[in-house]
Amino acid sequence: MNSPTELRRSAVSANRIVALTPRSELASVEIGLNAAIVAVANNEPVALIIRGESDVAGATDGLPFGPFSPREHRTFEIGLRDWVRTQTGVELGYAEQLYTFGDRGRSTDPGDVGPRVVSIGYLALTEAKSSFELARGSWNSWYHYFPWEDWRTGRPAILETVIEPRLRDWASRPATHVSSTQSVSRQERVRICFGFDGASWDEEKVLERFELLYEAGLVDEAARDGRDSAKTWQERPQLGTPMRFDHRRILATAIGRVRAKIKYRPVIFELMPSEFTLYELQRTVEAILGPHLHKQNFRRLVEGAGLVEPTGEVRMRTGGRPAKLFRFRREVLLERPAPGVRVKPGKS
Amino acid sequence: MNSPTELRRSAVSANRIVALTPRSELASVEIGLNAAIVAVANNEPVALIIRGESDVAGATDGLPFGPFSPREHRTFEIGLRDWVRTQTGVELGYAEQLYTFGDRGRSTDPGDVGPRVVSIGYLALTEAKSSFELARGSWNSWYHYFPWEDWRTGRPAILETVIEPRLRDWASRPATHVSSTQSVSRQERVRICFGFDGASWDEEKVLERFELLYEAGLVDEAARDGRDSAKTWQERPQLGTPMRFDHRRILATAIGRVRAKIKYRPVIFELMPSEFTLYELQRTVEAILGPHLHKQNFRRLVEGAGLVEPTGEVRMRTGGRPAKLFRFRREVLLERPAPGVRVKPGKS
DNA sequence: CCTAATATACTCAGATTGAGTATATGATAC
DNA sequence: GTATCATATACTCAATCTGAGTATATTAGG
Repeated sequence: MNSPTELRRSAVSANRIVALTPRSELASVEIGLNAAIVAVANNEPVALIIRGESDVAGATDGLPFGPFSPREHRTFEIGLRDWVRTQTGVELGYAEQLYTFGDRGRSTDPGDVGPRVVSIGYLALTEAKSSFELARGSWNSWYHYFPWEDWRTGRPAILETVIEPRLRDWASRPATHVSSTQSVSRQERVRICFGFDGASWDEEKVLERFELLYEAGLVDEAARDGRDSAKTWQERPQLGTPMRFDHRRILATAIGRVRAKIKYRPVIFELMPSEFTLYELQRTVEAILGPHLHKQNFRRLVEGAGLVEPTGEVRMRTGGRPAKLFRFRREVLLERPAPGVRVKPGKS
Repeated sequence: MNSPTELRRSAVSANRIVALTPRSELASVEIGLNAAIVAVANNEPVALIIRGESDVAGATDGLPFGPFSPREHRTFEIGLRDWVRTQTGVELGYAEQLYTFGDRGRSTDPGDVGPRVVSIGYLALTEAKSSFELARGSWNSWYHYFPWEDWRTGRPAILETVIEPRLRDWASRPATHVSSTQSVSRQERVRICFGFDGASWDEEKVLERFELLYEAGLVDEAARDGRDSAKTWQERPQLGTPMRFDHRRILATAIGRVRAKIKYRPVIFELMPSEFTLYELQRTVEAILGPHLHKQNFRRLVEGAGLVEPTGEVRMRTGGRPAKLFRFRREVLLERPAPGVRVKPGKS
């Protein structure tokens, strides 16, 4: 009944519509660029953290950020690189936009008045080597802020001891605001996000887990922003180190994105030196993803996918047989539509 | 050498850093919310298009958009839903943020002065049924704007006849600005994006293809924004219908995102009525992705993944044997970490 | 009731994957 | 210098998944 021709006709009938939004109606806000700069140092995934003065809740850690100045910078990314360079001395390599955050009630301002700050979050990946020539800031393990995400030595105890009981308690209470978009129950969200009751742990759901803890008032940021559940809760345990503004949320988004992205884009090599052994590569992947991978299959995977090529040299003193050195095989970008380390969690 | 302890110590030494960005330094811009509202009507993927007055280059079509007003709306999404409702009468269901665009030189303003408009693009999916109660706007096929993306009847001729020769010509000329981030040659980018010389066609690279055509000055928007190549090119063919502002770029982002997302999230069901046959589902997937899928395997896939369940009823008058009706099986969300229609392009 | 058209079921070979065993080789202790 | 250790690398094998096909069921229409 709705043929393309008819579609076209109804398009014509809507012809009278003119410009919908006169410029003057647009409300003005300020834009902040935030960078989650990620590296892996000694098998520890780290992010570049800036210390600032503590906010109302005592949080001092934050991501590098700066204002976006339309006058100076042609694009967000140029602005971001500029800012990071001057602030930290780090020259960004790979960078991608993550998300634009603009919720009210997430800034430190109590009132609703005044211009709103909108945060555009970026993810940047860099090799850890440049780590210690930092002008400002330091590389901190990201599991410092998200201890429940660290599965490198098995399921983190904090899940059992703290998170599970608290979240179950929260889930058993009725939601205060009935959100129309929220079709799944609290119980089910908790189960899916945190892998309780035999549900599987999805290492990519970093943001969902953080948001859930936030909603449940279990992270300090929630208390600062004055969420109900946070107020009524007296002895709230500290789940990870809090960050200023909504930076922990941005970092959570970044971690989730990296974890997803290395599976279909060869971004893992942004974190590696130019030459590496396959086991070093595996350890880096594991630092990002968490669980241990099957060594032999990992090798088969990356070699078979044409992601790497041997340099011809070997690394001695590995504690055993010398390991061949490899480099990233750039040509893979031209051969496969979505090259990445397509790993699934497995055994060691 | 870089132990976690050392990491911690260098963090302490950076302690003196205070708030990096006084509020007053943030430059002010205006935020526009843009929605790519996608549906599938009669196996044709469509987007909700608003006609406005033509811009300098004669483009009239655009996406619904409106200003983000911090005073009125707690979140971007609430603001967006509000705007779309009042403008078009459509009540949005599923919506997700796509990307925030802020390049200079992409607005219709020639100068650099004045507040910049930053566009936050959203993707919304809706069932086609509500299509023709539109207050404003119309549903137009998205292939109207991207004819080279329509592979439903084989490789589009426009690729051979127009795009390939033009792009090869452009690629053979040296790049004017040497971008540091651009490590791949023009030739290789063209090859990968458009699948020339035996490279495979990746249906998700919609934005990359559009950006390449833009860079090469082959879409009208490029001429409007005054790109070199566009100026020097005399008889530029019109590749798809141009759109106002940077809306075609936002729509390209949306198409790429939907195409990627249906593979790992059950968002395809946002586009379907509550009951459907498996073939109707397949046709909808094909409308989004392009190439035809193997019918028997498609059935095995969606049933095997537990994405659907039979309602017990059948649809008669299909032109042959009656087809069982199915509905989306919501429980799949609770069972699998990333449920989606994991199809790969195949034969019919 | 025969034919066309579609829906659904079943088959099968090849590729991929998870998980294991076997072998190679430098470092180190004695 | 050689036995032992630790790691790297190679190979195996069954289970599963995937692409692609053939076969059968069921309606509509003459």
